[in-house]
Amino acid sequence: MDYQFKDIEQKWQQFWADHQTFKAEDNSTKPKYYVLDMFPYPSGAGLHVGHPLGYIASDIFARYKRLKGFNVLHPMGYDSFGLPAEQYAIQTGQHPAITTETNIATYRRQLDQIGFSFDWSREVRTSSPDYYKWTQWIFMQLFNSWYNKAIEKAEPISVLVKHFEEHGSTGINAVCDEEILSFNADEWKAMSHDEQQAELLKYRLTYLRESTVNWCPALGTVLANDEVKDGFSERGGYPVEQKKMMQWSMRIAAYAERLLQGLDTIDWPEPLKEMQRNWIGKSTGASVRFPIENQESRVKSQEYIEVFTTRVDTIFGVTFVVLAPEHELVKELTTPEQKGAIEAYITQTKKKSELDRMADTKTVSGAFTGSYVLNPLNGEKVQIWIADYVLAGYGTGAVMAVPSGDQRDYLFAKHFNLPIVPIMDIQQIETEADPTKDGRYINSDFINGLFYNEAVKSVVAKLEEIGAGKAKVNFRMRDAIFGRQRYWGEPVPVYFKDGLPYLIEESELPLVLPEVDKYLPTESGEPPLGRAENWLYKQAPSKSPPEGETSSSHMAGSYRETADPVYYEQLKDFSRDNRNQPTEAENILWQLLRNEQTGFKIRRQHAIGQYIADFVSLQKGLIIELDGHHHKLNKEADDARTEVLNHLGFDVIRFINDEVLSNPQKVANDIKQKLQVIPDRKKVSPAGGDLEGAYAYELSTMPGWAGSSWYWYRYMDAHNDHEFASKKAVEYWKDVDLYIGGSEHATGHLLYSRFWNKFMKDMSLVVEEEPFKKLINQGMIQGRSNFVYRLVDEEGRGTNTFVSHGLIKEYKTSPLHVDVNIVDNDILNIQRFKEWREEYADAEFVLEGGKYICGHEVEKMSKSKFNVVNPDDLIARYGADTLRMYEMFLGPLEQSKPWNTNGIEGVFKFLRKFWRLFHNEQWVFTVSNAEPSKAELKSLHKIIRKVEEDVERFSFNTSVSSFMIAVNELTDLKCNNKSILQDMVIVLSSYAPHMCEELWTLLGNEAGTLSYATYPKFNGTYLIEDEFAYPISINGKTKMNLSISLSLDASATEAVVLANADVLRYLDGKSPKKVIVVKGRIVNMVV
RNA sequence: GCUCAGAUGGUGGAACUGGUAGACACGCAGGACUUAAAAUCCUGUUCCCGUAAACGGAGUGCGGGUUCGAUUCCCGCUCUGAGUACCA
Repeated sequence: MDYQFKDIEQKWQQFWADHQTFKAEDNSTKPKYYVLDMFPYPSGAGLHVGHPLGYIASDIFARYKRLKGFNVLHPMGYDSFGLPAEQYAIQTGQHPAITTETNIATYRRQLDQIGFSFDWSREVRTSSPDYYKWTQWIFMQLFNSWYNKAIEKAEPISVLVKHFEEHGSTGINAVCDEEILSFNADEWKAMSHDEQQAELLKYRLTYLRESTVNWCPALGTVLANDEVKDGFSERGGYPVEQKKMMQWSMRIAAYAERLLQGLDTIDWPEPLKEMQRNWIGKSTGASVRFPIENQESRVKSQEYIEVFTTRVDTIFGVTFVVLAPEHELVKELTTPEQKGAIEAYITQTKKKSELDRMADTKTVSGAFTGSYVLNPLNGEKVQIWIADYVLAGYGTGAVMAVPSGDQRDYLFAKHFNLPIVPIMDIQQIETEADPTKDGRYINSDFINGLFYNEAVKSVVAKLEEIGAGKAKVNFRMRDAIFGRQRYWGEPVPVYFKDGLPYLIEESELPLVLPEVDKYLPTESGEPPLGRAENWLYKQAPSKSPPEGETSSSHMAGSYRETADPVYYEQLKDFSRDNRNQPTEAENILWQLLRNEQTGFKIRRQHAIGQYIADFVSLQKGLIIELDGHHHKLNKEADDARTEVLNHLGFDVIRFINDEVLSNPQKVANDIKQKLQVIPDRKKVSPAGGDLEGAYAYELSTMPGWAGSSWYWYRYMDAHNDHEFASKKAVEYWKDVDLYIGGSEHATGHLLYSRFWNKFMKDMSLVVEEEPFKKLINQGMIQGRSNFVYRLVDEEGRGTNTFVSHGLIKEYKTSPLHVDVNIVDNDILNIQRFKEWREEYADAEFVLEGGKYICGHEVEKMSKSKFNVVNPDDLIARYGADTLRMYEMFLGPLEQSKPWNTNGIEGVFKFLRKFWRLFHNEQWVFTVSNAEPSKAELKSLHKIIRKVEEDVERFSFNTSVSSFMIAVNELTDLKCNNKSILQDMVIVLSSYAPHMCEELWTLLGNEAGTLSYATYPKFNGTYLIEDEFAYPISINGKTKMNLSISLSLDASATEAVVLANADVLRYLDGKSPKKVIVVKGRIVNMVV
């Protein structure tokens, strides 16, 4: 039979799913290999052709590693909390869980049809309570920890408490807030409980603090720095403003040094590491205190101004000090005479938006406070200025200005006529600052005549001696804000008592996201969770449940206890199917329930915890379920579900689909009656019980990066109810061996993940310091737009005539985007163009060579540019194997490139040609058992080695070319030798798995065994040549080729060359000055 | 501005430690099969000169260097893309 990719691909995808072919073993004697793709967010648009690029590469690698005898973990799941689903919910009122579910279904369908070898039994979703239970749990561990700088490691907070109890605050070297109390052990014990908790909060790795945040009013949330671009939100492009807010933060800065050092131990692309290094922004220097002159008279709060400098050696060149306008001492330092000028300057700075301030880096501006500081080393009096080139958020918000060495200081000094003192003998400062470190110091007191290294040492020593400063390392990286004022995220497992945060009990996890009526902030500006009814924490009567007994109050836990796990899974599957396809009965009934026809507001497809109820009245606490045939089989699951919902204070009534279909009005009336008789839902807390003495929960949810900061561990043990992953699983799988994804995660996900990983390592929860050993960035796939050129008439109006691209110079035209899906190799399908839009139905064309050629341009892939290519269409036309190979054939994985289907035919032809090797002229499967010829073995072993080399260095595009060469050779050899072809099938199977599985079984092998076959062993003896066609070159220019036996050594080869008649003709009588012979490579003669 | 990556035919790209530049594929041109088209197959295809072949010359962004020999190594520059931005 001819190559029927559709049947073949469907057949094998089904087979893999049915037989769980790619399920990784947890107990294996094989070495482990963990291949991971970056967690996708299931967006509504589904996959475009750029997404699978990385997945295909990792899949080829995973399949290859299986053939090489590894136990491969290659999982997939969804980072399913996030803004887009919530935005959609706000616009449509549909629960984000439903949107997310639908999107995931689309993703899954698209992923499946590309034939990936994912172990789907380990799928995770960050928005599932089973999963976020452990995200919340890790949050709790962070809350219960502090960072001990003495041992460069996080420790339980109990260690700190013990130290406080025994020694007070002395001897503690912690990463903590700036304002901490000093106390002895007795003073600590004398503190009230609240005072102690408030103090501990300053040490916890996750803590509350007032911070300036990027507040986006349009999105109603706080954005991370990397989600803001030029003062606008990256998603949606809404304006972002600075706002002070009480926020959960994570002390990632505690790990700055380890995050930096760790980069040297991992195999990541250099640009990516560089981005992280810049983001961490380590600078080594010194902090120096400049005493404020005459400070008794005005300044009381502080005696000095502290600055950070990386050039402490230039301290004798300081001629003024500059503070950020926001600096806390500005007010106190301003003299009455300068008050006007300073206030005017501050007002002017505030008015400038972030954007203006960035655009305008040329203008020099500032104001004099009227006060002075003294240079701590020579007592010189220098002026204190304020200027907006000094940033409040970096260092101490103050700089010592050295105009001779720093260009900004130089411009400032010139502009305000401040002194400029040279400090190096070789400094050239006539027109600009000279930051040189070479030369010897001048005008510099005790370091005069010294070189840089000596000078730094002796200045730091002197400063330490007089207590005016010390060597210091500064980081640019700030603590990460960990909270957003949104609905669709993990609830923070914290409640507030007397204004202080406390964790809920571990046994009460997961804290399930409550229902809200709208996904918007409350009228008083609180986050959407503020809308949740009775969203309050009631402490369990006994502080923690007895050993071995879990709280029965939370939904997922209780559900699993009341229901058999099998039913639990069935129910999950059922709700999944059901949600995607509302039944006819549901649709009919909805028409009778909507718009309060029953007298009560009914919601459709509303999420109650992790379940979606068909219909619900929140007021009455009544859930209406419609049961199809499915339920008859799963009555027990339904009962269990009812039990859980009852437990949550809901009544449940059920109808059978047939009842609704035969008499919908009766069903509606039954519902109406029921609603009238039952009382309004009694107020219960999500944790059960009444709400007497309950506390407010935290209302913000976790940010997008929470769930993705540890997910690779969940895949190791995805269904564990007792731990985030078992110790055994973590110790076996350890870390990710290969991680593939885009570089857009450089300073977000990849930094936070490393941070959580290091923390988890400190807590002995995991074993590796770095989570991702090897990382590869796949390049972006850009769009390739096509254009048609509309003829413009004399009045400048567009006509309905279109000019082919080659002729546009002769006409006046304007370009218009045209859908790339109706263009083939830049040739417009005129018929489909006319059908594309009504207005083009009568379009006329100026053709060249009978064809309409379109113009093209590389742009971002986007709907508005009509250049989005969906993998579905290509798979329908060529099949998944062709798509897989073509995406690889496009070029190096890491390189960005425009998508362009121009070459896809060639890949398809190649696969067909491969198929044909196994078939005769009549497409009947025929292979021979003859001994393979030397030439056949040579072709085979060339490709065996080539694919090994290419895959190991992630050069997938060159393998595809080599496959083509091999198949071309075997076709020329008319090869249909079984042993050769069988090995070819194994080698090709990671690239084109469906076709290879089919051929594998046709060759008589057991179905499904190909994935775990053994990669053929390379044998170099088949490649040994006895002759080589040497290129003979004269002065480096190749003139001819000459075949010479490889058994000859260099001098014998030279003799053969010099005796050759053609060579002599080229030499034209001259004798070569020198002859270079590289055996098996080249002969070069110098004349 | 700084940091990083990159630049090879009409197009995507190959050339791994310096050793025949343009593999493989697309496109294009010519041919075979066909009444015709599609599909398929065959041949050619870096550019320039020459009627064709042999042959000759130029050629990997630009300028220079090292070398018997440079797409590859070194120096300077141009352009493109990405990241970052008054970081003291």
